Amino acid sequence: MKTDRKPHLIKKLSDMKRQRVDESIVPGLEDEATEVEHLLAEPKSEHVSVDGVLCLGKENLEKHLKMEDFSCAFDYGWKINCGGLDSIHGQGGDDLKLEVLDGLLDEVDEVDDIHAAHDLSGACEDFLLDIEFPEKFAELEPCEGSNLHNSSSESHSPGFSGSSNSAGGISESSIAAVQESNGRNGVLGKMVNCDVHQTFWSKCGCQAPVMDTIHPTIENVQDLDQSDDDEKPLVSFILSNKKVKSSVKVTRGGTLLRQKRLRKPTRRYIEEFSRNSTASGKNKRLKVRSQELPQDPSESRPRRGRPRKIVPQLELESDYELSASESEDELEKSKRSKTACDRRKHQRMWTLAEVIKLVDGIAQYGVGRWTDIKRLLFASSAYRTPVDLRDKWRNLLRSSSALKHNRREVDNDLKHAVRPLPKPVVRRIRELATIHPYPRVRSPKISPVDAPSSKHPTTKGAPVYPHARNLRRKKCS
DNA sequence: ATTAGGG
DNA sequence: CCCTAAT
Repeated sequence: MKTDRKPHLIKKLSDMKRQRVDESIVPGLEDEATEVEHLLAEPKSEHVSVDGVLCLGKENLEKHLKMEDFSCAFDYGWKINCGGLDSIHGQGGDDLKLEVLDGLLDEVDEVDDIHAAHDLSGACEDFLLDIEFPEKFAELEPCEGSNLHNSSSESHSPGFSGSSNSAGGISESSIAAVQESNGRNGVLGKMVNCDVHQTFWSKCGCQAPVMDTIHPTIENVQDLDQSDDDEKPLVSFILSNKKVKSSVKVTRGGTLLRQKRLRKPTRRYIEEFSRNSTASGKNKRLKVRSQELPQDPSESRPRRGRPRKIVPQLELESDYELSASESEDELEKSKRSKTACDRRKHQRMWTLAEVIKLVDGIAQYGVGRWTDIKRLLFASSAYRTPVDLRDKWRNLLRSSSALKHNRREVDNDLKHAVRPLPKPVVRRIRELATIHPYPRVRSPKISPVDAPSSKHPTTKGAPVYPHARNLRRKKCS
């Protein structure tokens, strides 16, 4: 996994110089963005908690940011930061390091910019990022983090010595961080994360990415860009909600960041988001981009077997199935976003519901008509190409029945399976297997266990598909 | 464009 | 999952 991730990262890094920084952050945030939006959409008890937590931060802030507080908070942050970096190095971040240096050269102006605007921004961001993405983006963040960090250390000692104005920012951030780490609530954590990000970015004068992420609308982004200090329409909600606004102002007043770095969204972002919105809205077609960069996992993978006119198919799906699959999609999405953010190339776990659906489809249409099954039963899931269905079926056969010498082995396998299939499902699969010998049956019947021989258990409409058997016969002979 | 098989 | 060959 880790090793797998590296190549992507490296490629990305080399491909884009400046964009790299932003890119590396956004993909991950996207996932959270949805959640945040949910939260925003329907304020619930979470909000209360969030508010409470953040109020603490505010209070601290308003306490004039005493030096003690500040230093304490900072220490905390710093520690975390170091830890993060260390871990990175441990994972063979040498390559990353190189890349970072390489990129640094090309980004001197950028660095200077940030630097000038805010000497502390580097360190600030550094630990901030580390805190926020302890695991998921450990590989990515360090790049940016170290990069900026270097920049900050270039001129001033890594210390936070000469930055009085940034004290506010730091203390605030670290407070938030602390609270986040304290709060075990995932949702809350995410909220805080976003918030922190937001704050930080505004400090650094490059809020675009984050905003973008949170509110995938171009207008929003622009709004944000235009009004640096003013609360932005949507984000303002977050900010005001958490009273972080004040901190932002402090920072800003102190340093006067240059909001002139409008290099933010990058058409890539716009594209990305337009595409994403399209994708999430309806898993329809989205050809916007080739598959070069690490794609957003939550969206469908274009791939070759693209079914052409699946649009009207939705109606064919019974609502039961439709809803099921849709909710599945969501589940999968969130699941993936939480777990596999990097190897996200492909791989979508098959849920039990999906498996059942697949089995149903096979029962109805027979083996081999995967496009049909896909269109009828999996129309709502843009991923899951017919080939995928076939593969899955193959795997199901392999795991649940066929080619097992005796029931013992099968049972054992089923038991030891990581994600054991419910017996009924297994049974069905076996039944189907007896009549649809997919992987090819060289020797007679597959399941020596419960092959009822003459009985065609296909209650759901006989296999309208004789080809499979014929083909098999042919091949066998 | 789909499917079967193999990796 | 991905890729390729065969339909």
